[in-house]
Amino acid sequence: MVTDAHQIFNDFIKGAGLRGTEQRALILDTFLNTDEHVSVDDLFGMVKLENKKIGYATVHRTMKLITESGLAREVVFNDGIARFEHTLDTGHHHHFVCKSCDAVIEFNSDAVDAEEKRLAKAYGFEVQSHHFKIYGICKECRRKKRT
Amino acid sequence: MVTDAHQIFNDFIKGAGLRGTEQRALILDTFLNTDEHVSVDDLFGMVKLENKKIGYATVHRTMKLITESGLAREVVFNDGIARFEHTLDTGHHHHFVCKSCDAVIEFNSDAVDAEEKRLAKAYGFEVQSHHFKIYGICKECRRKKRT
DNA sequence: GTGTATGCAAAGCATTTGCAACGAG
DNA sequence: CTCGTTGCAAATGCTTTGCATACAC
Repeated sequence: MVTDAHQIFNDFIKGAGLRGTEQRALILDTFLNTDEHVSVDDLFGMVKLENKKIGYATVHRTMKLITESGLAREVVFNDGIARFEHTLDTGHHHHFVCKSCDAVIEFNSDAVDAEEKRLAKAYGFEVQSHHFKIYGICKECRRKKRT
Repeated sequence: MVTDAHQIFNDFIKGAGLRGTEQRALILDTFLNTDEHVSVDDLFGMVKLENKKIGYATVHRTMKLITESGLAREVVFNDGIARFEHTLDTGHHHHFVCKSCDAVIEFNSDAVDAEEKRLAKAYGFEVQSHHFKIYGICKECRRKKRT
């Protein structure tokens, strides 16, 4: 079974009684071609290169749909701007955010995941999602500072 | 040595060449009397009970100062509203946020802290702060749901 | 007195919504 | 044809700023 992202999205759209449109396809494609954590604004800029008439609200609403379909996850860093990241092929992961250069470094940690499970059990909490962000100065910036 | 919060704040204010005022004292007192994670709006409401003439902007600006003085830490949950929590007597800690009742449960985890140190070392990252938030359904709400 | 702080109102921003025109099914 | 979608513009909600007045030092 091929679980292509487009297929997942289309299934979600149809399942919800919604309609497939050119704009939604374009926005999904654009999002799928990103690597970084993109904001609605970023995507809006990219999408406009292909379709100058598309509106900001459409991008915003479509990203909400993509998130609901399970293809994206919303992340908010300290600047308060919502960004989206892929969920496919990128299991649970966390973020280092460099306060100097704004770089975002993703990392995985079985230890954190295991500890989360332990804690959830201890507190009787049902986990739906989590965000672990570490803010600081990255290797590169520390090197630059030293010189 | 008594490290009273008021003293810390006053030292910070003086050190920065700023001035002590009635409003700042009132806002600090109000904040110190809170337990929960309070937003500027929450504090504004509480402070107005004591001083009806105080402005929202003053509360906002003062909370920024209190944060800078090291007495408070800013936390942002998924609703995008900035909230403040105490830093004194409350070492590093993390949050469970219940999506059903909005309760925030704080917890500590040596395992997470240790893992963070390990990761920082591995990535050459200098940690300044971190936010670990787990979203889900709390014990109480799970019980209610079942009935 | 001098320069910071306050309170008010207005500006900023990202996000969200209303609505008439449009287009998928 | 019917109803969801789009694009525009306006509204929202929190945060931030400008400025004249008030006040700490």
